Amino acid sequence: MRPTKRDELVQKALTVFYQNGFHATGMDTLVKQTGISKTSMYKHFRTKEELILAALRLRDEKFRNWLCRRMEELADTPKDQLVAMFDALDEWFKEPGYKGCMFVKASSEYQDASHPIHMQCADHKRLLERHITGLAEKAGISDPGQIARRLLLLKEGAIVTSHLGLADNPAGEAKLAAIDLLQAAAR
Amino acid sequence: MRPTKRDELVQKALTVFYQNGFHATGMDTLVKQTGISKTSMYKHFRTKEELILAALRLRDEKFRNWLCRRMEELADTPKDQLVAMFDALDEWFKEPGYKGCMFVKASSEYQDASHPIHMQCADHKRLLERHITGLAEKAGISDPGQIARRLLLLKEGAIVTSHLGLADNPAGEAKLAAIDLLQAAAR
DNA sequence: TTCAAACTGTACCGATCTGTAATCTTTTAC
DNA sequence: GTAAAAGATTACAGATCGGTACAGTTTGAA
Repeated sequence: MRPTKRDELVQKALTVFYQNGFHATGMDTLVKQTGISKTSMYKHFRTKEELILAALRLRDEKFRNWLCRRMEELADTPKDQLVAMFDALDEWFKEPGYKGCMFVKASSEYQDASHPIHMQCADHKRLLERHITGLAEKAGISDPGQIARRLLLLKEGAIVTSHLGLADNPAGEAKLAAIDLLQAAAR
Repeated sequence: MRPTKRDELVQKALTVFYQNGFHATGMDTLVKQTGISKTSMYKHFRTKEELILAALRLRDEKFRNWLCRRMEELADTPKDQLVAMFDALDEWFKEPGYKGCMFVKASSEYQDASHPIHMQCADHKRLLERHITGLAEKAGISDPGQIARRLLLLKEGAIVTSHLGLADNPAGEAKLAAIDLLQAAAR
């Protein structure tokens, strides 16, 4: 059980898929970009789809970990952490090579709701919703599920908007809207 | 100037691209699904990309027309029309064959900001923002641009959320959030 | 009726797609 | 030191990709 080479493949494939898209990235491109032979790839994963699923699994883990940690670092109270989500998103949007949400893109290319890739994208979003709902509970908000879903609407909107380059500061605007929504929920 | 056959092609191609995706839809599939010969296609459009651009152009026109008209039908005052946008979205989400926003999907497959397809997707969103901002002006809101962008964040979030099947009623939840945001803006 | 434009069908091009086979080299474990 | 596992290389299969060539058919207007 030496997972290093396999993990290296998944990590590098993740980057290429994120930058290039899924259908647009062929296995030969992957060989070139990762330096890993096609034979090895197909020993670890029986199909391209399985490799994509593994890449999405890694992305889910890394992204959720990063976002949750960053929210904790940026604020102390649960309520402030909810607001700080948009500060974290702003940092993400400004990263070089930012290309939107990997799961939105994957579910755009594999649209059928019964497709494994589509389902895994939905899982990612659900796990995030659970965490945000938990924070809203700790913040003592009366309907934590509702405020969590509202904040996540703003989050998804900000991601799409920033990827399309439609606003100067979508994360900042979403943050101000989130503050207003939190205030409205407290009344 | 007989646009019938060409328009028929664009209309049918639009449907296939929307349901199947862009890279995933080959020209041979298009021949089968539209009943139009490949020769004719390539007489009207020099490349697949040009056909996609024409399909997106049609989609932009049809969708914006539909949404703006529906908002007017569903409410009388400009402010109520802004809220009614989410009722219209709800109708859209419930249509059979609903598969999310065509422009989000197109910009997900053609990610580069300088790509013509990506740029046309951004144009669509900008035209919509202009209209919503105009409505917010008519409603007498002090910062119409801000409220328009906030409502559109909710809209994009609701579209993504509904496509992924994450909530029972994303349009309804976005609508309630929009009402709170409008109230906060009036204070 | 005639003639040109528009359209169809079919066959094809070279490139690329996912995935496999066979052979050779490197790494790892005992 | 040696056997076995893992990886690299190359070539290739069969299908599909975007796009073209060419000959035949339908359509519409004068």
